[in-house]
Amino acid sequence: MSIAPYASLPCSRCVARESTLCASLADDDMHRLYGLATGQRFEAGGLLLRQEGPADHVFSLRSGHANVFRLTADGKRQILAFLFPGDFVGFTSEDNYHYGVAAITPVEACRFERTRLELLIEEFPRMDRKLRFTLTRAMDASFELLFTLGRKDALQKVASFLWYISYRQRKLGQPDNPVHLPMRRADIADFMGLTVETVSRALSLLKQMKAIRLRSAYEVEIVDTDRLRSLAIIVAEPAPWLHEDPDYYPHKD
Amino acid sequence: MSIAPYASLPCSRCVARESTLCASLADDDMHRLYGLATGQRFEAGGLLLRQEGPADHVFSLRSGHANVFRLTADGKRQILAFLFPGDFVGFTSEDNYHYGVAAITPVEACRFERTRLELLIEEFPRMDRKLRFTLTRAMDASFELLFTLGRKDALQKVASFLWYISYRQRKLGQPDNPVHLPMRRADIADFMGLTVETVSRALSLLKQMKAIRLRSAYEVEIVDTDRLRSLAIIVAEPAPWLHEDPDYYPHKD
DNA sequence: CCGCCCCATTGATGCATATCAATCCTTCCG
DNA sequence: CGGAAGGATTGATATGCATCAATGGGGCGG
Repeated sequence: MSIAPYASLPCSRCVARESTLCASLADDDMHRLYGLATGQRFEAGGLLLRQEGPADHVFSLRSGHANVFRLTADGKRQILAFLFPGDFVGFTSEDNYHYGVAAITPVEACRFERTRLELLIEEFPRMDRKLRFTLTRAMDASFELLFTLGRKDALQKVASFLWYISYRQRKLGQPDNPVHLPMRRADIADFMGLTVETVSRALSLLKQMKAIRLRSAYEVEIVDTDRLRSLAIIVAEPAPWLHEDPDYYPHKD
Repeated sequence: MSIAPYASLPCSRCVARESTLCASLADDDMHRLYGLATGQRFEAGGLLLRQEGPADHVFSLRSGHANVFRLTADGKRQILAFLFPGDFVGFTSEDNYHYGVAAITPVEACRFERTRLELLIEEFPRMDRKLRFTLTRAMDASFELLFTLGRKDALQKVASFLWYISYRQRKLGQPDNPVHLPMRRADIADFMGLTVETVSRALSLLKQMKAIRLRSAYEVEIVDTDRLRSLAIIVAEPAPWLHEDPDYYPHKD
């Protein structure tokens, strides 16, 4: 066989290898995906995807952080997601992206042409499954955020945000306690449906409550984990539907 | 062949045949999916899925309407989605559902055991693709809702809601103009992150603006389509990134 | 057909967060 | 090292929506 041995591919040492797109292929087939990839580098502020632009590419993040956002003519912005190394972005059912993606720190990413990627998926149907699982996780996360936006107050929102970033760090194999924020206050505000001032005040309040300590504006130490969690995680109804008519949910036939 | 001919299956006359799960199989294989289905009927208020219950089933709606919700111990509720005939629900990446699903009108649905369904999908990988597409659409819708919750005011939220229901009716081949609301005000409120009173006030205001007319509490006639749309649809930045450094988005290599 | 009950509507008030405005702090560059 | 600029914080005020409270109306059962 004259194909490149897996170990010689950059993919074999890439953080994203274990996640999403790239994890959907076996080592021996990896060169096929690598063949479609265009490596790209973005400065902070650089645009990976243009809102309203043709939806013809997909990105996989190798390093750095980005945000997915929606911007309106009257200057309102909603950040829909933060992207970490290993995340991918760009699949949509529309012809044009209804969101943009911007780097918030320097970013390295692999870009794939959607049409060519779809052909590869056609060839390796396993990729479909992996993508389905990832999208299912994304939906779960999205539901979580919907609840946060719809039903939490400012303090709970900011606590949830810190809790989330801490969680993302842990998932990347990093320590979860000093929380490092790659984004500025305006990004946090636009993610949580708040204003910069409110985010700042909530952080000050958390500090005053001795739940956190601010080493710098971008470095948060969680001091009182229980306190922060109880603000971030609103527990579900503990004994739901106890009096519900069992006929309504015939769990077994 | 001794298998049931497609035309003899109820599926051949089911509204859900053309959507999601059921559309992912060819006529000739349909009996396989049908074999896994348990037909179920729910009264208004009945529970299809129990929040925090084991995530072992998936539902496909044949008729009626349902909502997907998250309920907390302190009585807050966020409705995450409304379900219409043809929709499916129940895929999650968690072991337990982090949401419940309740019928808001009488519902007929097909229930599938997840493990058995996954085995069938294994056998027909095409289903994976179809599910991926559907989940991608769900993500797009979810992004839309995130923007609405994070950045629209009460009037815009309610206008968006009416616009959305109107759209759903059209997609089901029904007229989109007299908007029929199967849910009560509390459901609308919990969907849009508002209270019942605010929803009611917003509807009254829309009425006063002559954008809509209320034939009854559950029957809304759209009178001024442009007015309603301009409230519901916040236009995207028209000429985005015009001054952006082109190096940031090297669209062509 | 009446009356009750649930839900929607409308009104009055309070509060959380947005908005407007003024420092403060950090970083970067001369 | 000094000064400017962008971002964060803090303060003062305004406002939109929640909350509390009362009234209205439609549907269902007696």
